[in-house]
Amino acid sequence: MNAARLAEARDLSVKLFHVVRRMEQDFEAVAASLNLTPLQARTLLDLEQPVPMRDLASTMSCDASNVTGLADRLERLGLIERVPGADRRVKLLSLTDEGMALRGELANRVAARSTLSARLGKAERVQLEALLDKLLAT
Amino acid sequence: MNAARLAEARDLSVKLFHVVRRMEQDFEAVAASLNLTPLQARTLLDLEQPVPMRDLASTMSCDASNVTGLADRLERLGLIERVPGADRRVKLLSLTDEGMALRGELANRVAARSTLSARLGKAERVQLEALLDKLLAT
DNA sequence: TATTGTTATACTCTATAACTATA
DNA sequence: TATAGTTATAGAGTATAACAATA
Repeated sequence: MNAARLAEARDLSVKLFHVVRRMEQDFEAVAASLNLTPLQARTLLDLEQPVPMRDLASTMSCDASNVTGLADRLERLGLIERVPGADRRVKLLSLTDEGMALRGELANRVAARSTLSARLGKAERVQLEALLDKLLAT
Repeated sequence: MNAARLAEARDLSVKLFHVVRRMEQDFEAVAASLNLTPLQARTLLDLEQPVPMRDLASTMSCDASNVTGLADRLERLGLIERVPGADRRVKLLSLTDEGMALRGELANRVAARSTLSARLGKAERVQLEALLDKLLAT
């Protein structure tokens, strides 16, 4: 019976979307507590080392044109700098000292509020990761 | 060690977001194959029975003002009708025959392409649901 | 007074295309 | 010629506020 299969698949999908939605809201709240938008916060976490703007666009799966404005705002906040790369077309985004300090605080708050580690034990997280890997296998 | 905890939580979060992103893309592709936007497709699936516009906004967690335009487009496509409710302030969105047929086809294609049921066996889906329930518990 | 649906409007996120400077 | 970053712009999706009809 096809309707039943759909209903079951939908049920599971809806729950999955809810979980992700909740995680996004948690992350948003943590970011806001440091006066950052979610996108800015995500960028700080991605900048453990200096990264070419193009690469950042690709790890965030967005168009390169979006990175310009994002970098502008973070630069204006004094959190990052554009530093020239070996190839002079390339600019690397690099955390300032202030940016690094903020990144550390952000990481602490994210870890402290993580729904995943708060609600699931180690064994369950391993189980979840196995399922996700299976879903992501090409 | 805090950095390690963060790294692990982030790793799992990133995978979870990737899975959801892939599911969204799959759904988007199915919707597009029937000339629907993802939002329109989702609405059709939500309209198994006639639903007040206000209720639809709440199940889609969006503002009520957005439902007007959504309903306009689906009505122009001949897929739904606005029917008056007992309370004459209320309008119910109700599938037309054409809308019902399209909803059926949509459901088939969603079920056929579901990453969740294609890649996970019954036991694994049960396992996943248990984990999601735990993450969603209030 | 409060609520439903509507309208006008604005803000965010994202993508496309044309431009510049390098390669 | 191809690529990195920039700029201008346009399209979704979503939210707020004011309004008419109804409760």
